[in-house]
Amino acid sequence: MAADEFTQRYDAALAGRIEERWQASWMERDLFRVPNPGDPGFDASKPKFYVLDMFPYPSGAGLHVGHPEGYTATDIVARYKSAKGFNVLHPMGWDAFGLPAEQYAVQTGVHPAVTTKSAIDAFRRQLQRLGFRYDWSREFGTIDPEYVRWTQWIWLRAYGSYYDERSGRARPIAELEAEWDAQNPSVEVPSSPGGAAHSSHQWSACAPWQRQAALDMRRLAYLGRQTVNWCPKLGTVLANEEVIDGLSERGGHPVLRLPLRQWMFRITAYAQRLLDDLALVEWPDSTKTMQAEWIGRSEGAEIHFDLEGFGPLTVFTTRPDTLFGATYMVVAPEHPIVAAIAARESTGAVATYAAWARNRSDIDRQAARGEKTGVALGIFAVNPVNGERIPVWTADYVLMGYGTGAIMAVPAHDERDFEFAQQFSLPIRQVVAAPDGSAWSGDRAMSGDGIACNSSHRECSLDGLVQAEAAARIVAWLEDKGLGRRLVNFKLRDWLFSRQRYWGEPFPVVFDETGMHHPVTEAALPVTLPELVDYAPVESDRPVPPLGKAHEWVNTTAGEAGVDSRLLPPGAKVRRETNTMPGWAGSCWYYLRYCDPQNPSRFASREAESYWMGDRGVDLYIGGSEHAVLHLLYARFWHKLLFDLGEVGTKEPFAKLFHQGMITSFAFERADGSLVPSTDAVEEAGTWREQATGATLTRVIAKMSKSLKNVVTPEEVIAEYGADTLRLYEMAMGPLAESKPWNTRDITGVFRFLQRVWRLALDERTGELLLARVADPDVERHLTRAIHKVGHDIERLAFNTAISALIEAVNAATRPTQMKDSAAGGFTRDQLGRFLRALAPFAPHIAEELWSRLGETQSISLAAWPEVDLSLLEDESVEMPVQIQGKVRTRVRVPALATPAEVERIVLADPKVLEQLGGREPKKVIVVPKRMVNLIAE
RNA sequence: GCCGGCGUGGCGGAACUGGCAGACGCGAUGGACUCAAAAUCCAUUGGGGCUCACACCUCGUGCAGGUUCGAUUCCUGUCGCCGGCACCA
Repeated sequence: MAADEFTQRYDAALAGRIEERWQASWMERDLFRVPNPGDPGFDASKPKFYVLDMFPYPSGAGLHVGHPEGYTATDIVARYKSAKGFNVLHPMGWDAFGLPAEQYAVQTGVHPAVTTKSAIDAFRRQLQRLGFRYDWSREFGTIDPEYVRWTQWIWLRAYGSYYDERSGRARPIAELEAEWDAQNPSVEVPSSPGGAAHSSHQWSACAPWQRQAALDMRRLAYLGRQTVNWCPKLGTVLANEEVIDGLSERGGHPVLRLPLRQWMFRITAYAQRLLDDLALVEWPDSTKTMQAEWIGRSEGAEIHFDLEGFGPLTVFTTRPDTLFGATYMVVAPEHPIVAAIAARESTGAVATYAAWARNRSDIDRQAARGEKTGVALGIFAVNPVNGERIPVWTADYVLMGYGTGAIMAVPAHDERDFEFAQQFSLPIRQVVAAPDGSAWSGDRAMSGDGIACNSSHRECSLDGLVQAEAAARIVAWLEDKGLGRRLVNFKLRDWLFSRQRYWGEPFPVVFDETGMHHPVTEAALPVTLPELVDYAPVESDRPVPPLGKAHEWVNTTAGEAGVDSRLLPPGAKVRRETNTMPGWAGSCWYYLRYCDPQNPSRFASREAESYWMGDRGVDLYIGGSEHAVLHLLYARFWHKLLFDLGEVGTKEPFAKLFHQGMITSFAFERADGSLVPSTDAVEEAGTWREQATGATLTRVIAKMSKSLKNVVTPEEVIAEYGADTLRLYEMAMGPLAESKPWNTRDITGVFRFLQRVWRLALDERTGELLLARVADPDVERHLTRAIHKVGHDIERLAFNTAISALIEAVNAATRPTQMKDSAAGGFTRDQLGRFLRALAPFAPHIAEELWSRLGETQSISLAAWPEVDLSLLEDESVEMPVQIQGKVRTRVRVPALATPAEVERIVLADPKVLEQLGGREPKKVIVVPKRMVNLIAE
């Protein structure tokens, strides 16, 4: 039999032809374009479904097989929901500002826009080859000027707002300014421009720069001071993990920790709402927990101690009940009091320690955790509750960024304080007794709950109270005396939003000659990046962002920059902000732009936004768990800000979130632990050997990486099997949420399944349809069950078991090779049509092809989901396992609708059961309808 | 250290709310078809035992206990792997 007889065999070449043809056809017919309310063709009677992928950063390396995993999952859901009668919004776009393109530009001088564009084109081509039903008419990149316009606009809205604690929401800062104009309050302002020291002034008596500073202290986007890791040699700010022992990880250059004026977001104002509203969303518990821990709410009290010679020193503590046990205090090395002491001491010990501690990176501090360092400041504080004088120390285990940067140390009941006290021989006083009354051993801190002891004086006694009661009583006493108050603290810090980079959104703000900042008007947006010849960082002791090199762009006039003439005369000289926004900016709101991506007058029309976002936001959002905290928290923050300002209608952006697992790959290790490229490993009789040497290898599971030579690309797989097989394999591998290893060998399973589907429908030699004339009841039952299960499984994102069900249906219908009579076995026309509609979300091309060969003229992606006759799901009788003494001994067939009593009667009459019972009387009979019977005998 | 998740055949995995462990796929073995091979189709495939018999017995979901008529599922302890956080007062 000649091979070319099988001209209609479903092989990689045919799959490829089918796929590319349908992809072109879908595109040509604009099949996946979804109209907005008001557009022609919009059907308002349908419910909406918004299913979103975390959009990719298009790198030059292109896609690997991990990328399409989540995209395939959302595509299946999108196709299914569409078939179920929803208006489905399923868009794709590009997170396109970022460091790799900038670094490439530094090396080659090629503008990042050029490399980014080609990377986007490659990504789009690769994604389109997988047949996703994205509405490509909604595509955009975060670098598009029209998108940047609205990113800058949102930033301006934050800049122009403050958080009103009384109403618990953001409001225009102009309202606060008007209020201050009317009431002329006393405000805290710096004594000199940019200075750190503050003093109180009447609002009306403030100079303009002081007014601006006072308002900056309330703005949601504000200019703040943040200590950064500046590397003069590299000319860049480094993340903590890029600094090792005070040197840059890259190059080993010295790194300075210095304070920098940077744009910040007052995300801390939203801490409580970001925490509370986690209850509104359907997200993985692990992700909610991570966000909650990141926000880090803790309840406690602030307590004012009197520092002899310096006035009050306020601390935050979660254990006010242990106040009587405070035997010393500690302030962070960066605390202002430390600098004051250092300035007047004679030995220099404090100054030396503070300088040493300041230049230790956060990472170094963490690495040396446990070994406590510190010096005594030589001054004393007075414990407000008992008037006791206790020494004040500075130590780097106290962090300036949390609470007030100062603590009261209670070594008996805090592990860190205990270690420190032991190291420096400071007194330790027990003020909490174990709940069971046992004595404290004193060899480690007792930090748990207990009964207060040694905690009383004339006015206030905590002795005998449990922690919560003791805390409440002491706080009440402190509040009464004006010595402290109840306080909730958060770990969450304000968000540093400036980057000393080129390839990011410019800030729409300029500085006048006095150093005051002024916003660019909305009409002048977007502020676009200037062209640069040289993108390299500037080597300097003082941070100079790359944009500083664009002198003409930076130094301009208020009119040129688009500043409102009521703020500055058009001819006034101004300097543009040279920092840019971080990569997060574009990803904070892209899901909103998809609702109405071409809108020239608003980020999205109110109508489109309220239709697609609905009551709860994006209906399904799928992406990696690596974004569990930052991206998702930042996006929620922007969304809440927009909600407060009346720009969006939902409290939360993403109703349901799901993280796909990572696709790993096998890697091969020699006995000495060195790695061998996967391509050089061969399997012989169950063991793996290196092809060249024959040495035994150990197979391990690892991330895909170039160095391990275990990267698999979609192209390779498509070339060998086609896109439908790739999609199907990725979904069949296992649960979407789990990480799972790519196993090239297993792909053949789903490929063979598609071949069987193909053969079931038509003759491989002639291409003629092969349809059963009458429906086999057994096949019908399998098919009905499969369709029912597939729908159910897609709803719960269990694609692997949905595919199993499809395979079972096909296996039930598959006719033996020899059976040439198409009347026996196989699907009828109607059955095949229903099967294809259930297959289409997973393998849309082959489903479309066979659908059209059935004579259908409309695309299968416009067809409705097949109805299921639920009565066929139930058999008339069911086989129930019978357990005797908890072990399955036999099975008995009973009518499906039999009552438990009837089942019991049938079972007890069964000869096999009687034999097993051996004459014993069942003491108890448990019948679980349709499940099983359990007989308990003596 | 703390928090979360996961441990099931040779391999990937299935088992809805505590009710027949191993669906489906890979691999393997045997068979049909073929001159032969590939492809395809059929059958078998957790370990052990027993048998003429796929009648049956027994062990088995990381390990050790517990709750229950019944546990992969719930509880306690423990080991291993993965992810996150990490001096946050």
